[in-house]
Amino acid sequence: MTFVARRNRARCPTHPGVLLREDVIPATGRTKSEIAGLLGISRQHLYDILGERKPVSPSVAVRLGKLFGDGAGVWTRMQAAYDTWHAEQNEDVSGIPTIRAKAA
Amino acid sequence: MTFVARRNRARCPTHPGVLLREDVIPATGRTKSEIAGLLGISRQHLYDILGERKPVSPSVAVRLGKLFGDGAGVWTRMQAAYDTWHAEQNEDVSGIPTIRAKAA
DNA sequence: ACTATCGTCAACAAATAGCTTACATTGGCC
DNA sequence: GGCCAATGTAAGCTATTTGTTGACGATAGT
Repeated sequence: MTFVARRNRARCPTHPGVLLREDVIPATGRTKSEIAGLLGISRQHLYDILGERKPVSPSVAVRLGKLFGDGAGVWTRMQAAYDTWHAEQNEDVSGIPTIRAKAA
Repeated sequence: MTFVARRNRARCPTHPGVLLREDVIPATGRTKSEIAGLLGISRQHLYDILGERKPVSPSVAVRLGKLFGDGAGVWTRMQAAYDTWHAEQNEDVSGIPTIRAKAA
């Protein structure tokens, strides 16, 4: 028996909004309204992200990357993992076969 | 002088459609119309992806992952890299400062 | 009492994913 | 030549979704 590098995740990857809400923003000591202003997005939009109702779009990701000094990549990757997981849950791919490179 | 792990990419990351068009689909020996059918998406949609006009959405990523036996992750990551790079090119973040964790 | 922040809701604008239908072109194959 | 399948693109449409503004009540600080 061998261990395959499974990419089945039992649990949902955390939405980037959680990281922002729980860790990153508190660490700055700034108000959320102020953060929204610095990011150049509406206050409502930030709250939607923090509430995990809206995704971190590429546009927002680069803004977060600039504001917090890490790159956009962190935020992009978190969001991509989140999106992919949910797509895997919701999409019915049972009708799609797995094909191999052609024989000939 | 030290080398920082730069994430500045001079060149645009390749759109996943290119990989599909140049390598993956040819290796199967199937027609593109057939591939579209197997994926459960419209022929037009596949051509838009191959022509780099439409992105590989999470939904399409899991379909590709199933059809070709690799996971959705490959396609998701390629698309994310592509999207992020373009966002970095187009977004003006010059007005956004970089802040640090609070002093107090 | 006043003010700022908080968290949410509603309505709207803009962009986008994905579909159908249609068209012209190419390349077998009989 | 005639026929058919595959190719590549375009136009138009729908549904969804990102992001906005404006408003509302609640809470806390001064």
